[in-house]
Amino acid sequence: MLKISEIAKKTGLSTHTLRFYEKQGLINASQRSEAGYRLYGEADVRKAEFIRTARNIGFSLDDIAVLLSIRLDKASHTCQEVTDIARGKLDEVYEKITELTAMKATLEILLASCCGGPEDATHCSIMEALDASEAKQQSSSGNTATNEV
Amino acid sequence: MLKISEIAKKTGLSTHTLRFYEKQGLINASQRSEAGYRLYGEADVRKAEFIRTARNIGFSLDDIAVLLSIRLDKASHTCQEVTDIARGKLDEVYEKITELTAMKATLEILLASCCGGPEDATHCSIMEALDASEAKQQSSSGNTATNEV
DNA sequence: TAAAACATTAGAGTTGAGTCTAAGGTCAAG
DNA sequence: CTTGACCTTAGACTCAACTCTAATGTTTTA
Repeated sequence: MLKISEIAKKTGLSTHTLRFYEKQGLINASQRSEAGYRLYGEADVRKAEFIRTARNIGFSLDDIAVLLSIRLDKASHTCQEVTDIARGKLDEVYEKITELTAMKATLEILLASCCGGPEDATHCSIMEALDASEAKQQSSSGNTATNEV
Repeated sequence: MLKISEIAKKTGLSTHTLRFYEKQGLINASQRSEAGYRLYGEADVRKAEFIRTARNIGFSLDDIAVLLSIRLDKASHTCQEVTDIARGKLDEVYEKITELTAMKATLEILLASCCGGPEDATHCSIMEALDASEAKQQSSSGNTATNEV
C-alpha cells in the first residue's frame, strides 16, 4: 500500500490535488493506517491515472466524475453515454477555438496596421481602431465571433 | 449628461459592470449630481466604448488600463508600447489555440474509435484509452501540447 | 531521543471578470 | 403622498480547479 506522497509521485498528481479530488468525491484511499494515513492500492493507482489522463485531455472534474461512475460498472452503461461526454467536450473546444480564431484575426490585423516603432502614438492605427467604437460582439459565451476591425 | 443606466444602454455595458470598472480605475463619471448620481459626458461615452471594444477583442482589464493610459496622452507613448500589448495578447491566443487544437485532435480520435451506440461500455474504446494510462502532458500552462491517445 | 520529513484536518486564498445583495436615498408620475 | 423606477454604497458571492495555511499528530532516520 502506498502513502499519499508515494501515489502522488507515481501519478504526477500532488498530494494536495489528491486530497482535493477526494473531497470532490473522485477518489478515495481504499484503506487508512492506524494513525489515519491514507493507504492506496494498485486499483487506486489505476483510478488516479485514469483521472489524470482524462484531466489532461481536458475533461472537467464533473465530466470525470461521470466517466468514473461508468468505469465502475461498464456493463450497465452504454458507449453512447461515453461519446456524449466526449462530444460535449469537443463542442466546447470547437466553440473556444472559434472565439480564439476571431481574436487572433483581429489582433493580426491590428498588428499589421501599426508600425510598432518608436514613433509616438498620436496616429497609432491600433489606438484609432480601438477608438472607432463599432465594437463587435464576441467573448462572453456562445455567439458567432464575428469581430472585424 | 447621462445617468448610469443611460450610458449603460448606449454602450452595452451593464450598470454593475460600469461601477465595477470604476472600482478598477478604468472609468469615472466626470460629474456627480447633487444627490451623488454619476453623470457621464460625451468623452465618457467614448471612453466606455473604447473599453468595450478592447474587451471584446479579448484584452484583459489590466491591458485595457494600460491602453487607456496611453490613450490619455498619446504623444508621450510610442506605437511600440501599443504593439507590445497586442503582441502579448496574440501570443497568449496562439498558445491557447495550440492547447485546444491538441484537445480537439485527441477527442476526435477518441470519438472516431468508439461506436457510440447503445452497446454496453464493457469494451468501449474510449474507456480503454482513458484507462491506458500513458497520460501525456497538456493543459496547465505553457507546454507543447502533445497529447496522443 | 531528537530532528526531519512526513501525515492529518478544516478552512481560507487565488485568478479574472463580473454579478448580486442589502439597506438605504432620490425622483417623476398619478 | 405614495408607488415604482431609479440611484448610492460596501461587501459578499460565482465559477473551476486548485493551492496554501495553521495547528497538530506520526514515522523515519541519524
